[in-house]
Amino acid sequence: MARPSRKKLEAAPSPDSTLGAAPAAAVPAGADHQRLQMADVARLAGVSVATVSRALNGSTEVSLATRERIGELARSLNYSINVSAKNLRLGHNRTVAVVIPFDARSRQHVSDPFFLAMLGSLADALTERGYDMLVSRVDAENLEAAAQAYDTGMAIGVILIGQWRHHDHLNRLAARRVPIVVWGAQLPQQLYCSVGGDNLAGGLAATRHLVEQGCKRIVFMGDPELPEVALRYQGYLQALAQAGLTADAALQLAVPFDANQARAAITRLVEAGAEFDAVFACSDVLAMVSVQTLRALGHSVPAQVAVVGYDDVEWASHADPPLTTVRQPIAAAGIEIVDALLETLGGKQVPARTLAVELIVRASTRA
Amino acid sequence: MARPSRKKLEAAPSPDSTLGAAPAAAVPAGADHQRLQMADVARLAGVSVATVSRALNGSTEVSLATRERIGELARSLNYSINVSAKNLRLGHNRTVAVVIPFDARSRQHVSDPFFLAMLGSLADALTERGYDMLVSRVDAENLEAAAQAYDTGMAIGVILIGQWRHHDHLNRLAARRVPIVVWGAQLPQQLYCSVGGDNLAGGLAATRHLVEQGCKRIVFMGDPELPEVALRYQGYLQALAQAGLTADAALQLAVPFDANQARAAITRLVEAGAEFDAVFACSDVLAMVSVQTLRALGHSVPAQVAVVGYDDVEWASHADPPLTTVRQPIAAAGIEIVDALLETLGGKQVPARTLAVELIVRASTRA
DNA sequence: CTGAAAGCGCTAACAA
DNA sequence: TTGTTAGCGCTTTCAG
Repeated sequence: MARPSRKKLEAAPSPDSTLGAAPAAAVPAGADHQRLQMADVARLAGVSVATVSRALNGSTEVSLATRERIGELARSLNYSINVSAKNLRLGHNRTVAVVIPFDARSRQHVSDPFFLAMLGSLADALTERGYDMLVSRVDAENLEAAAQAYDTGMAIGVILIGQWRHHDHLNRLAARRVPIVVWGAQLPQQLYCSVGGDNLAGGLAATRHLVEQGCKRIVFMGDPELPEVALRYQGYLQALAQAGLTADAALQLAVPFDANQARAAITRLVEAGAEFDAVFACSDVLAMVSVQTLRALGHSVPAQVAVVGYDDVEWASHADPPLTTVRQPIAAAGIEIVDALLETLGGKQVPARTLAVELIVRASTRA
Repeated sequence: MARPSRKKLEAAPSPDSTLGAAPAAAVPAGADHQRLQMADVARLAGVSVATVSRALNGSTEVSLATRERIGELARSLNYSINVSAKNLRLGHNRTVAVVIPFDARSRQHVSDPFFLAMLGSLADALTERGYDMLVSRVDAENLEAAAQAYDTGMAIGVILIGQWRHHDHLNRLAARRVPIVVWGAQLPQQLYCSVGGDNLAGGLAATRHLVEQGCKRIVFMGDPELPEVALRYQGYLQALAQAGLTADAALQLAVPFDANQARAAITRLVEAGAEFDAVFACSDVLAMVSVQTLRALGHSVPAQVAVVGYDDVEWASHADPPLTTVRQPIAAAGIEIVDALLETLGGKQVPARTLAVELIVRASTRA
């Protein structure tokens, strides 16, 4: 036997108890706090653990009478079954790992409202389906670490919020057969399942809307190194081309999802004397910072500069001005992601899904 | 023996394999995907599992040579130890449950930016200390359910974000000796450990600041049924009293943390012809909605009405106007909460902690 | 209908 | 230094 298991029930005086005059110091109480287990319930009920197990699992093999008796006893004792032991025995598990990449470089970490909203949405979807959610963070430069919870058997699958730059890491995980679903863009030669908004359509819709408002020199703000942003940028370019406008490289602001860098970039642009009449920002935070910075620099929004955001996070409609933005279907996304993961776990090869996005027009673009 | 364990290594033809012409349908592949285990590594290394266990745990009992050999073998096989089994054996566990109350009534759920930021902060603090974070949601009317993860042995302790109305539920949990730390106010006869901002000081500082700006009729917006809000309200009353002002019941807007209800309340107030020159809102979202609603109704902010928020969530400084607000130390809070829980687990009786808050003055109150 | 016993994947006495 | 073995808390086959 390994560690000193708590004494079962023989009332034989344990050697320790003979120490008598032990200091009255508070019992260490151990983290354990004498957790009740099935054997205790069994003893109290005068049956075997097997019977308790069956009763608690509602097996019809055990008579209704004892089943009820045991159920009530367990309840009155406040007993609940040890899930880890059960899982170990059963060889399964209902925990899903949700991983948030932490990017030291661009500093978009867990404080970004979109990511957090996504987390909430996933929590809802998983809870509803009876799964537990284990949340962790990994360095965005080393996404393979996302599989840790899976590798250690803690979780049966992984949901990654954002694919970042390392498509290849994700493919490697998929090649290793880690059940994984990624929120992000669908990329060529993708081995894993991704679920994401329609970024091309989003970029297109936002830019078209600005063009329709008469804007001709539209700033694009976002880091095109990220696949999702790159697609929005494609949409932006297409919309410009369709309108017969040419994209001016000076108006491409390759800023990450960071408020300070966005503010600096806009300020630089204005101070450089660039002319522009609209900003298409790749997140609502970036859009909001743009509005504020522009106003502080004496440009009126939307009269002189129209601003469109992305995501439609909760406060976008409460901002001043209420933000025109591309709504990502966050609640639906959580459900889609979880369902995709569940199918993956079922052994299926799940195709990538692209969710429709919707342009929500508000005051930030209405002159 | 219970379920058909995967065949070990005897190459004896299994009875199934004699079925020969079985349908070539894709193998179910099971969710299991033939996970590698310690016995496999042991066999491949030509040693016993005990040795592998010791080697992988860096025991000096095993010779450096074999330790390294086994380590490399394990790495090359991409083996990682099954944490659940290990925990079961060791009788411990490094998972902490973080519970977010879901309030169907006031609708402040996981989408509230403050709660989500808190979640991020806790993720940081827990990760840093080597703990895993299990996130779940419970009905705010039944906070006792928060202990589920603990009761089932999934988690060693519980962190609850927000105490809501049911102080008594929490006391009951503490009485049951569930290790729990709650983000919220310190209440009389509190059996559990709470960590929270200094709500009284926050309410005081915000209101004083408004008074100093010359405001005399200050709206208070928040649901005083929540202990934290009640304390802010006390601060508000004290500040008014100190300034020789009297609180007007008509200016107390008992709205929950919900944007729509806030908007409705402000609108009603204005339409009722109430006179006021400031709003002290109990969250930044409420403050932002107030600004927007007031402006839409033709009141200028801050010229006619000054607005103070609460929390200082990330975008508060990027709003237009940048929000004067009471900053809650979110990052520090995560650390304090986790440390308090860890001490509780250590068997200590941990006193409640109150964290200093700071008034951040920005343009929303500068005329 | 119920109990005895084996074993999920791992660790740690104890023995060699 | 290494292997043997018991057992963490549970489920389930098999025998009564």
